[in-house]
Amino acid sequence: MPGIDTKDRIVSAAERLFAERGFAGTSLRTVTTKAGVNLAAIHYHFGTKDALLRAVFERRIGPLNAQRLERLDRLEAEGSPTLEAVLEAFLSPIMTLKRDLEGEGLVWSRFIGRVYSEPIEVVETMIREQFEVVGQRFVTAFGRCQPDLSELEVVERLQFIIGVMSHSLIDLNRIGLPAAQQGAGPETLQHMIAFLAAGFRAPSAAKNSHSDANPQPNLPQPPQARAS
Amino acid sequence: MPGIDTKDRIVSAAERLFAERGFAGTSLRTVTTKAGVNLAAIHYHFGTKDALLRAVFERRIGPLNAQRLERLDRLEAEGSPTLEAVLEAFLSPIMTLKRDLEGEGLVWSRFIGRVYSEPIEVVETMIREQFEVVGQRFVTAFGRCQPDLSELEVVERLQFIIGVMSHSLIDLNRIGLPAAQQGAGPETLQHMIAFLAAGFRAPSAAKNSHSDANPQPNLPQPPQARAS
DNA sequence: GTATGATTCAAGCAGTCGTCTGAATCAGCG
DNA sequence: CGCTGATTCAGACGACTGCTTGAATCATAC
Repeated sequence: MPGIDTKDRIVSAAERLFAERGFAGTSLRTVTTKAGVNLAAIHYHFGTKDALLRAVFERRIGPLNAQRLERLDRLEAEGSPTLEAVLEAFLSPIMTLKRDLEGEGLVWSRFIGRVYSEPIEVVETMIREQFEVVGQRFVTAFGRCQPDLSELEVVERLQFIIGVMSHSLIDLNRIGLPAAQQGAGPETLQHMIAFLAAGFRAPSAAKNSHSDANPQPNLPQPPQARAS
Repeated sequence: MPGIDTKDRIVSAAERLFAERGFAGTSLRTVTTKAGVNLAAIHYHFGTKDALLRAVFERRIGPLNAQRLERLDRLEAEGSPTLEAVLEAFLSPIMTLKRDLEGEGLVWSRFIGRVYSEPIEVVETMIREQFEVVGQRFVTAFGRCQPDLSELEVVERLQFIIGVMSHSLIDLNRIGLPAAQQGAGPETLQHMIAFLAAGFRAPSAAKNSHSDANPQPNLPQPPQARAS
């Protein structure tokens, strides 16, 4: 049965190439060459390049989000979880995946970090779909950890968390500084959690209406929006 | 003299299109169409597509980093600055640019957030070059605010900061949640600073060697990697 | 005026893109 | 054996890619 792993070989090759060169920068020919299959096999099994992207995305995102929810379920069953625990439930699955599978997880996580910021319509809808599953759950979980925050603030801070996460997934050691690479080791996750938990615990800006430590307390004019 | 603003029109059109569709996803023909110039004008003025990308990048990154350094200089002249002040010196210029220029700043910041994660060699070198200018300065500045951190930890946390920054620059309201868009208003910057300052002040993980608040102190088995 | 250097133009280069087609190959079943 | 349905194959389709060319156009200097 040659057909079975053909599909998987294509997806794996595409995953790696998308991670390295991005989606638009990868041609189907390089995918089929790397996978050792015929060009038409892609369209036979997937139909279109966008559909292949979707297949690459969905191969791992489903189990990953399931793992996130399972962890959150278990935590909430045991009582009201700590902020660190919720963060760990959110981040640990994807960071663990990153260093599993003999590099394949690393490849996928890079792929995710990459496409996460690519302006492809399919990606937009995919991420939106997937986030509907876990997003609201984690927003309420995070909100319960810090009840003085409005839901809007919780969402905003969750965006900060996602920013740190997705940036660390790409893990380009861009900065020319020594040892700037974000290791895939478990301590990186712990550092991330410590950093993000402390950040999340920052007092709500809504309460003490003005900031307390920065030079310009309020910018005088709302930067001329209309009718200048 | 038609030639003068032809160059600028090309750069502006490219900036907008790269921001919307990414670099690889944008053809020179769409750039020239949008700019209303001839196709050959790009190669006459810039030589190559990569060079155009570099021009788009450099048109604003220079003044931006200069502004960052100027703010930092002024802060350090006044004494040892607070963490919030250093964060503001680092983030404020780019976040301010984001809402200036009647949308052009927004476009550029999206462009930056976009290319920041694109695997283009030119981008890699450009960012590395630019970061050499400001990177070390801010690493030491941040380090002085939190002297118990090793330089490696400072760099790691600076990566977290960059993650939040670049993610907020793309500002796709990806999450299907209401009001998930990260406004360009000045309060977003204040929220970011508050969040990141609190995160940066988290105690060094090197001191209290194990984490103190998460369920699994050490992962028992490296989840079966090989020889299943 | 003519000459000059800088810019713009239409047209085309070779190459690659995603997608499609029709024939070849395969395993399993009668 | 022949038949069937699934899969793979080489090859090609038109469209698009970045890039180049040589002629046309422009403002300016002589």
